[in-house]
Parts: sequence; structure tokens; C-alpha cells
Amino acid sequence: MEEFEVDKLPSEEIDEETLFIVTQTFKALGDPTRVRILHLLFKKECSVNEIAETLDIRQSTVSHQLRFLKNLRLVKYRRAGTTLYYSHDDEHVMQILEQMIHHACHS
Amino acid sequence: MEEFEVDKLPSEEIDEETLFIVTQTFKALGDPTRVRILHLLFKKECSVNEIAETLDIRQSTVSHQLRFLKNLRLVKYRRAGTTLYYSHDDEHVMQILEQMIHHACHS
DNA sequence: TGTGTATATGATAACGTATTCATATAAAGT
DNA sequence: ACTTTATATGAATACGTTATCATATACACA
Repeated sequence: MEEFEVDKLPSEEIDEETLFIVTQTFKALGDPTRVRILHLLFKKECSVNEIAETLDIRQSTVSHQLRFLKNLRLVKYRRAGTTLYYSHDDEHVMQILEQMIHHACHS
Repeated sequence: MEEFEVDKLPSEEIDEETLFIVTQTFKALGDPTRVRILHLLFKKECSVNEIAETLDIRQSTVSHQLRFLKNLRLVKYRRAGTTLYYSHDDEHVMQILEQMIHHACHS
């Protein structure tokens, strides 16, 4: 009795939904602005303005990209008055990002 | 004596070149067609036509995407007559891809 | 040299994406 | 209620990307 057919291994083809999540997530990591934001959030929680000032990106751009990242559940935020503090929300994806940065640095 | 300044940690900001490589690589993984091709090549070396037939993608599309992946040194090929056998060429990136697929499957 | 097969290439059209400006919302304090 | 500060949103524009068709190249073999 075998777990899987010989000609139909478990990872033969990626199912559509998984493929969608995978590509969406990689797409999120495929933009310099988003990578810079995430790399900053890897180190510390930041408000929107902090991100904008630290990375010298317009507030509007940062906000748009944070929404993108939040839709993918890659970041989350907590409110403190009018200020929103963002932080990363997917440990595994952040590990992959840092891995790739390390890989690229030493290649 | 400290290795690094307090306000200038080693990973403070990603340098431009690294950022470029990182985002280019993730961009490569951010497309369904390329992910399907790479996932296929993760399992076995394939000719262009084999890829096209297996994944039901036009030969021209496969060829274009293989060039893209080859420019990033994510795939390589060997020639056998008129047939080109492609295989993956970056173990680390392939590991990251498979990690992400596994992560997406179980989330 | 001519023919068949495998792959690559160039141009193009359709579509997706990032940034920007202007403005809206939302909370806090006066 | 008004003002200030922080953030979000919508529309527009500029740009990048993908797949496709048609065609070119490249090799093998008769």
C-alpha cells in the first residue's frame, strides 16, 4: 500500500490557490519600496511618518504600500491616538526576505 | 571597543545593488508562469517543449520566460542536438521557492 | 544543399503597477 | 465647534510586464 501514485507525486503541480498566494507574496517582495519598508519593520515598529521620513518616501506612497502589505497580512498596526504603529505580521515571510538579502549580499 | 556604531547597525539600510538583486529575484518568483516552470525544474531537467507541453503554455512564452530566468542565473541549460535541456541553477533561491510553496499550502 | 525539428527573437497589444497630487477622514486637544 | 496632526483614499499618469503571433536561427540528417 503506497501513500501516493508513482506518476502523481504530492508536489507534482501546484494547485491554483497556492500558486496565487505564492506569487502574490513574492510580488509584494518584488518592489524596492516595499522591501525597504519591510526591512525597516523587521528591526522595529514604526509609524507611517517615521517610515516616510526614514526612507525619504512620500507619506501617500508609504500609506498605499502599507495597505498592499496589510491586505496580504504581511504587516499589522496598533493605534495610539492619531498615530498608527506598523509592524510585520508574518515571521516566515520576513525570514525569507532576510535570507534573500543575505544571499544577495554575498553573491 | 565596538564592532559597529550604535546608530549605524550593519543592516540599517540595504545598499542599492543588493536591493536591486533582491527585488529582481523576487520579481522572478512573482509570476505564476515562472513559478510553475521553476517548480517543474525543481523536480527534473526539462527541454523547452517538455515544459510547454507539461504546463500547457506556448513554446514562445516558455522561451521568453526561460531567457528571463537565465539572465538572473536562476536556470541553466545543456544542449543535446537541437534540444536544450534546462535545469535550475540557484539552489538557495529554489529552496526559498519551495519554502514559500510549503508555507502557502499550510496557511 | 534542402528539409524537418527545436528553440529564440522582435513587435505589438492588453493589462497591471507605482507614484503623485489633491483631498478626505479621524482622533486629540483647545 | 475649531484647529492641528496623522493617516487614508481616489484619480490620473507614466511606466513596466505578459502573452501572442509571425518569423528567424540553429542544428541534424538525408
